[in-house]
Amino acid sequence: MTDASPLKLDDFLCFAVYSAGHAFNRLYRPLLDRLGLTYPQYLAMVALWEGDGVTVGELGQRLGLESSTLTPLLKRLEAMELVSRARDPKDERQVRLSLTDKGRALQGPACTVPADLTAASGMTAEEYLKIRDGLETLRAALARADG
Amino acid sequence: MTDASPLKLDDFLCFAVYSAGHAFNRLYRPLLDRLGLTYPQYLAMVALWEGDGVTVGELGQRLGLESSTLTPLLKRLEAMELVSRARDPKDERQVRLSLTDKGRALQGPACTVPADLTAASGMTAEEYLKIRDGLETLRAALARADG
DNA sequence: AGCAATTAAATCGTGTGCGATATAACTGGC
DNA sequence: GCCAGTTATATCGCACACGATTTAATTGCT
Repeated sequence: MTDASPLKLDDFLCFAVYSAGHAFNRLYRPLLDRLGLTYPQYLAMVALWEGDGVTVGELGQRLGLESSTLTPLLKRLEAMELVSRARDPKDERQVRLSLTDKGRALQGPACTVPADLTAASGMTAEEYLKIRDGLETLRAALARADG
Repeated sequence: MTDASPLKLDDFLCFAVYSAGHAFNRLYRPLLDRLGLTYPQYLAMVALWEGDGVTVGELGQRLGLESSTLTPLLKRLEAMELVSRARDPKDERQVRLSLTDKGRALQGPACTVPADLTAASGMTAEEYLKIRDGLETLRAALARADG
């Protein structure tokens, strides 16, 4: 053995996840630039297109983000007039999120993005699903270990 | 169909990668706190334990990071006296990175971290490898689409 | 040799991310 | 009804992460 290092970067599953995340980010960026969104903003919009009227906490749970990350992000979406934020009258601690007309209108142009991207990657639907399900298993295992 | 949204967050491979990355981060944090390193700093150290004397650019290529990210990170590692940075006399544009004795000494305590983590996740080596290889395929496909 | 083009790091501005803390609103026990 | 404890966001400080730009060094063309 010429290499004495017991830690090899390429053996790390965490590094594979980390690198794939960067690769997605780089590929998404030019497509999202046209929508005027960043990658996390895009994911937040996707979650809201699935169903708005949720609280900041519920959206955070969905996306796996803290209020310290979401609050500034949502304020930017509000400044862009895509989302509106309002205290819930039933419980003034909570802030409920709704899509504006402009926010809803963005869903059309945004629809083609994931298909464009998977097409560009040249991966088959089968490969795609296998990796996605593997990652979901992984995420669940890590979350269990954390809990 | 009761759901009209054509974009479902859970269908997104990119979201699965994004979430798994967060999950790793959360699980690594308490283990790395003991070493005084952040997660990206840890990956940089792993790369340097594999072989130091490389330039900032070479390390960036290995990790998939730009100099604008690496330079401040490396300055922090230098401030912790784990790494030293020196202009290459053969080409003064380049900065070569070497581990200090303290940096090399950290490899011992760091060794157990990945094993601790995979053990905690409760995943088998087989599952682990399957996901890692799938991700590497994915990363390569995305990089090809980007290039 | 001399100057334009290229290359390697560093710097700057913006936008995540998180832990710790603060603030404001609700809930329970009495 | 009041006060202690809890809960939901927001704020703050720090550390990535990148694109655009800058600075300094090298290369290449003539």
